[in-house]
Amino acid sequence: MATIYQVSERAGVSLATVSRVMNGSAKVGEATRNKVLQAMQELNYRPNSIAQSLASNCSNSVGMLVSEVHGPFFGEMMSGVENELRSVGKHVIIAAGHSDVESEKDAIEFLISRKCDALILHVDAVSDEYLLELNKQTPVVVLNRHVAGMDENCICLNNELGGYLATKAMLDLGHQQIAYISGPLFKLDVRERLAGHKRALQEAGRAFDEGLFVEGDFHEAGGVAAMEQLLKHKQPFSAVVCANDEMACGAMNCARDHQLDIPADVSIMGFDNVIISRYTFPHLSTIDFPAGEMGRMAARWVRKHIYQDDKLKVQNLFEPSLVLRDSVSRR
Amino acid sequence: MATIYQVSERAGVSLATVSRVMNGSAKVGEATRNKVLQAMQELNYRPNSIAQSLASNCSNSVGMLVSEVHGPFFGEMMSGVENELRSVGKHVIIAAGHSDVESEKDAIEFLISRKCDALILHVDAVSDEYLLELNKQTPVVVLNRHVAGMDENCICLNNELGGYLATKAMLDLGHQQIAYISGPLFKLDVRERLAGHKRALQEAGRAFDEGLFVEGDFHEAGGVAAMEQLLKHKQPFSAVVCANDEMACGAMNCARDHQLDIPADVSIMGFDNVIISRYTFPHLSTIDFPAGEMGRMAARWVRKHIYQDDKLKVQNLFEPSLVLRDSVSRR
DNA sequence: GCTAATAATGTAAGCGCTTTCACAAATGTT
DNA sequence: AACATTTGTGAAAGCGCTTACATTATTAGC
Repeated sequence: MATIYQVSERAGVSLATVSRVMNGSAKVGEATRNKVLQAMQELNYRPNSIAQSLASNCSNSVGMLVSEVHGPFFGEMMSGVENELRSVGKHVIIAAGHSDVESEKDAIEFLISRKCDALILHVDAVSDEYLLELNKQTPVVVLNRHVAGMDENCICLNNELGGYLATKAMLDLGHQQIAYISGPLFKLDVRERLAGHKRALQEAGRAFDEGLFVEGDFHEAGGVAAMEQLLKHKQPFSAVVCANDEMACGAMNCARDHQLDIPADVSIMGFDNVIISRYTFPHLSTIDFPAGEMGRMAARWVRKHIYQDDKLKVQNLFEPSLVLRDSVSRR
Repeated sequence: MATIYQVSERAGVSLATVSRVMNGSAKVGEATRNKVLQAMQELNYRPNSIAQSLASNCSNSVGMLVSEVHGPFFGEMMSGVENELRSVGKHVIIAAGHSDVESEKDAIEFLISRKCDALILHVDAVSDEYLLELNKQTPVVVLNRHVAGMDENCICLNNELGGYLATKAMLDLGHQQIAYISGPLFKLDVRERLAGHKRALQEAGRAFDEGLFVEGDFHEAGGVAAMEQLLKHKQPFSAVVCANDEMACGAMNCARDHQLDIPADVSIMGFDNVIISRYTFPHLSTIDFPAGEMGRMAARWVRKHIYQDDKLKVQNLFEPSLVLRDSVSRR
């Protein structure tokens, strides 16, 4: 592989000049530039980005940490990030945190030692304090989590609105008894979604009923268990709003096992609009979570603040939207 | 951030010695080692991996190119790769090729200029010749595609066996008329799966019937269209084997729209065992594609051949297996 | 035509490591 | 006790770039 030195030799100029035409960092005479360009061509020169990074103290790479590399949700996010960054010649290094404190910290250490110019994090185990501290050390953008004190660095979804829209949709369809299957309440977004649910009820003049509430685990089995519990309880309901699509699937399957027709007997709503929601039977109504867009925005944040692409605008808060499919009907 | 120089100073030793204790590349006296280790601790020293890469001419990174970063299939693969590599301190740079020749070549160029120590490719647009040529330039391992002449570098699934198992399962359940919805025939794996289907039919003494064959596009809509076509054709069948899960979903939905019960009226089989197959109704029977395992194996190939972890074994061919769920029944 | 400014290019010092080579000290050998 | 090994350590030359600074060539101003 040719080096800058060989190029400079062939073009009959100095190293610095070659570097200049590569980076456009200073004026270079037209004729000189052409000589250099041609020499590059002839030698099939490709800059060594490692050396560039060392010399310029900028690795041109950004680290991305997700809970799991698989899973439709993270896939969309990563896809958005990759797209946005590669278009400007930056690369993304991925790592998985597995929703575990040690593992997340480990991965972050790893990315830092890799000299990433910035970190895009989707984490739920580490504390806010840790993130604030980290942000002093290296630029961080946090996805789907609001950390007070670094508001500008957070790209969030209006989860409260999502919860509201889900329940509001059911109310609008005439449902009176609406059960709610929540995610693990230690998560902030879960509590926000629930708050939205409560607000919708309140606006409709209906009280929140503990008997129609179950805390689930975001997994299908948890959805089945939650539905089982609701059904056993014997408190009537005609609609179930779930805090994510997986649990909604579980709830649907459970309802069906109990000979209930969806949506005739019970309407079901998910949250996230992950790919599986389009493959369930009936197709799941849900709240769209623009994960790809948010990933893209996180990348844009990095472009703007780290790679000085000043004209870029970043949007910190995203709005969810209602996706009506076949799992709900008018009561 | 502390550098090796500061560590050496604090420990009262030379740069070389510090480097040695970091890499274990040569013997260092017990006392000296401890001094160095302590100095590192005190300074919270972290090696600059960029500098390491430049000096050692080894970037400790491997590039991974997938068709799309999202999608359950690639997610599993990437997850396997990430897991295996991070455990030994290497990192993975991802890029998407979007199944387009230019885009794939572009991404490969990108990864090469990033000085990846090896490339793990899941590509379907570039030619075999291109890959052979590429492999001379930089180490390559190809996932889910057999390229003659670089057999050792390919991690494949026995697609023929998968196709065979799918149809064999239907035959074993007593089905006589088995329709087949294929993927795009220009893809090698698609043809292999089809070959397996034909072998199963032949072994059972049944002729392959063009009237029960449709070429699909691997998407849900394609599955719907294909099923529509089969149904319109009026040629009777009691089972449909599909070349992937998405089309199987489409086929199920279409059948249902035609008032057919699954599996009572028609049994359906998918291929890949992607996550959605567990969420369909009824749960889809399918052929398991161990994508995660294969990704992990590709990473292991890299560990073995590039990072000289000689004792590692790599397995080039994986076997698919039958996953029976609710979408099939005895005829 | 002479100086002052400006533009274009070269020189060389790093960036933070690895690694070869040289050398001193400790150990073993007879 | 003299020498040959082995072991531990340091000095210094890179790796392929970027960039501050120095230098030369060109143009403008009067």
